Amino acid sequence: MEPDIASLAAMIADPSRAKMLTALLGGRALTATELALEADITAQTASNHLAKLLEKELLVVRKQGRHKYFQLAGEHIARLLENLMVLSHNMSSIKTGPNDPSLKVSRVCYDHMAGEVAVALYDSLLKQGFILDNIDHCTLSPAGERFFISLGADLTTITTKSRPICRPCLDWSERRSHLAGTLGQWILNDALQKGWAERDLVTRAIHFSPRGKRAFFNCYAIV
Amino acid sequence: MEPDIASLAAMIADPSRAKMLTALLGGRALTATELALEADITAQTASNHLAKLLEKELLVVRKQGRHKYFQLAGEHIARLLENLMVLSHNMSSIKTGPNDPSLKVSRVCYDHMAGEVAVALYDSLLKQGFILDNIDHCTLSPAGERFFISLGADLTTITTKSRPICRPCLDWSERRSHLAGTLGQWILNDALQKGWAERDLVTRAIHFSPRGKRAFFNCYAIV
DNA sequence: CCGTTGCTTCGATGGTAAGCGAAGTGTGAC
DNA sequence: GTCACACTTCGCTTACCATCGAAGCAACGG
Repeated sequence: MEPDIASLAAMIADPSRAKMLTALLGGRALTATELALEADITAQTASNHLAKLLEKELLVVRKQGRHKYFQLAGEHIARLLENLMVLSHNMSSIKTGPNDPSLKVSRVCYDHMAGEVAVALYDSLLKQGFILDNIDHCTLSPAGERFFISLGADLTTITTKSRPICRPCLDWSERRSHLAGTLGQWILNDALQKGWAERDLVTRAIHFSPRGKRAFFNCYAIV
Repeated sequence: MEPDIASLAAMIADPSRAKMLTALLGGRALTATELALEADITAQTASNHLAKLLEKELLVVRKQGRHKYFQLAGEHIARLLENLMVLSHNMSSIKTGPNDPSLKVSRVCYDHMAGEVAVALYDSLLKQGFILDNIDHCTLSPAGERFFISLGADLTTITTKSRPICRPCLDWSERRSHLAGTLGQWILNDALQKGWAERDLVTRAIHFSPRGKRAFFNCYAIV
């Protein structure tokens, strides 16, 4: 049999479920009630939807006390969702950006950064020759390896077989590439750990402190 | 506003529409009645679906006399569909291949080859160092350029700005990479033009003649 | 002209599934 | 224990939309 793409697409086709899934693109695990709020539905219906999403393996769940924390089942789901976002955004006749301006500046895309800052970062890394871009390929150059080692990155842990180190990810608001992959993940975690930026508690936005923004832009030579 | 991924997914979520879209993954333009047959529905309902798919810009149409030829709106749609196929195939607990064995051997994936033969081709090109693979990147080496020029390929027409020359495309039946991009397109067209293989008139299968298969395997040093 | 074929529009029907209220289960706090 | 909270199950309603029959329009062939 040909694979059943209809039932998979049906999971995303419901507006409430779509809202939940995009909320989970923020990367962090959310409880059932939080997701219900996000989708503007009652807890009952949310429970119904979540059961379906679990059954179809788009989500995974972790029980903690009386809470249930839901998460995307993996990067493959996140990529599918971003893919859909890019397409639906480009195809809609009304081409508007995110309504929340801070989302436009910088936001989380599952496990890496997206938005204006991320696009600028990508361009800067390209310009400095740290990464090499071929439309939809992207590799880390020797100079890039040295650079990230000097920043304290452990390339041995970043290098995994299952995931590419750096991968261009189309930005649905900017329509340009930004950096995904384990390196993109490392950059986000590093910036958060150094206190340069904080993740918004409810939205997917990333808020840089004034000092953090200077440090970040300086570190990566972003103009 | 965040992009409306739900309505895009809804287009694929209907089983009849999904059948039509997968049929169109064969790459050739099909008439409304052909698509209706493919989806096992009457002409009326098919017309209804096709109107929606046009409105949402998943398809484009060309009128020719009293026939209407429908096609996928572009490579981006084909990629989305293949993406969904890989995911839904991998996620389904019953992991079965295509029911039609000839589909498993070789089939069309929008504009390039997929299936066992295509995967073997990809491996051979890798082994000979004609293409370089980095998990999900892929570039054509200088040796590869020379090789394809010797085969009569015009690299200047193959090189376009809008599309990568070679791009690995995950095979949902083999779960391994095969070659997409303009180079993958060229290889398919070349094999068809040389009479090595023919496209099945109704399915997406590619049928090699005994002589054609020998020639193809010999040309690309497939073992 | 008329018949045939390809596609569309209209109206009616039916099935599916999203939604919620109410009640039920389970976990933790006091 | 009792209450509060998180989540689930049940039953019901409702709304949407895929489907088809019938009729209509358009294009070609005689």
